[in-house]
Amino acid sequence: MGSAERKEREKHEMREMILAAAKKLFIKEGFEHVTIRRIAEEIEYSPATVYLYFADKDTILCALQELGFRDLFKRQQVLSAIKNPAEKLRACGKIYMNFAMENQEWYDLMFIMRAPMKAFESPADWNLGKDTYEVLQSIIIDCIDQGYLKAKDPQIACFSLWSLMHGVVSIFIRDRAPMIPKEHQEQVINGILDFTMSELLDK
Amino acid sequence: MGSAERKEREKHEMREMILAAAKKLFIKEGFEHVTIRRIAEEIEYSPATVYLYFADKDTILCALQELGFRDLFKRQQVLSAIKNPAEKLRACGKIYMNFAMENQEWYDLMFIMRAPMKAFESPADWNLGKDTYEVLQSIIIDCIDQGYLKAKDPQIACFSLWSLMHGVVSIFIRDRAPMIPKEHQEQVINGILDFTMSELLDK
DNA sequence: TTAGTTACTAAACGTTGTTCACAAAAAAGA
DNA sequence: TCTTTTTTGTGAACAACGTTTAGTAACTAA
Repeated sequence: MGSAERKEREKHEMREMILAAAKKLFIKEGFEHVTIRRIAEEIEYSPATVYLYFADKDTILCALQELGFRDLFKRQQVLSAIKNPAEKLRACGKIYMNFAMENQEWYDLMFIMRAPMKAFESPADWNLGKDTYEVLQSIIIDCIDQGYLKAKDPQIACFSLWSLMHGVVSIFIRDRAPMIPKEHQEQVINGILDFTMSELLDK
Repeated sequence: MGSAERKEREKHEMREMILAAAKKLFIKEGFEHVTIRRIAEEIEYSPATVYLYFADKDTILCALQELGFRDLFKRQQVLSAIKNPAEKLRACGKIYMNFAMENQEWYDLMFIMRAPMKAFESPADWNLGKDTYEVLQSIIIDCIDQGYLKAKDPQIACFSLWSLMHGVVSIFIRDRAPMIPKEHQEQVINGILDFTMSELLDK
């Protein structure tokens, strides 16, 4: 009877193996090489076995997405060392866009790709992104409270700034800015941060 | 010998047929139903025939993309009736985001999807998007010249505003904003326009 | 009429994600 | 211990996809 919990442990370990294989393929060979067959090959089981532990491919991608959110959230932690809300806001934007440009495929998976979202049953499963979003949210509220930002609606301000950052990096990642050569992308990102901060903030 | 030009005309007509079929499928059944096999079925030829007129699927999608850019550019024409640059800027943003939200799959094809970009040989083939981008560009220059906007670099200002608009709609289109229910999306878009205009413009 | 070019297609290739009938192994019950 | 049941894993297949190739049919030119 006590074997029930061992079974569950083994099941969990197998799931971890599959995710580890998927992650390895994702990092080493890129998204398009993350196929059920390659994952199966990697863990030395048959493709059909994968389906005993995950409903479908999207569910696996969804789990990978979670790892990305954890990484991003981790990077945001350094923000707590910055006291000035305006500086903090700038640093937050910088961290976000750096993450995106340094891990373009992860960012793509997290914020652009269709696939992993199909696995989202309800908006309740948003705990991942929620944490990272709330970091920005609280910074903006601080900015408003301390008079750096004169926005009426903090929610709109927050969503606007997120949209701006997402817009920039997703245009680059999906190659929609031929007017900006690759080697200038980073300085454009800095230029946009400067522009936003100087146009937006009062002090 | 005079049949040479007839041949070419027939070749052109066939290409048009294929594009028309692709467009029809795209509009009526959505992107994922635009397959070479379905296109072939639609024009009553075999799949292999399609490859006599187009190098690959991406080239076809690229041509569809062009139609989208034409539509967007056409919508922008009403802007010439607006004289005040600030009003014009707002209207431009509204037109852009309305286009995106009303034709989500077209917008996706134009600005998000990976596929059609692979067919772009060189950044020189950007004439399509260039026209629509220059509309925004000239409005912003007018805003700066007439003192509505105090940006140092118009290029950065232009790219920032495009990024903002693209960011908003692409977050919605790719379902990354579970904190905003679908029925609120339009008012958020208006809120962002208000926020941007009031924070950015001086008069 | 014949030789040569062009237009077209059936069939196949190599991929996907996914399912299912079945075998092997492990666990539970007698 | 022997038998029954449940779990765990797989080979083979299905239905799609984009694409290629070998070969046929039709038109063109001499």
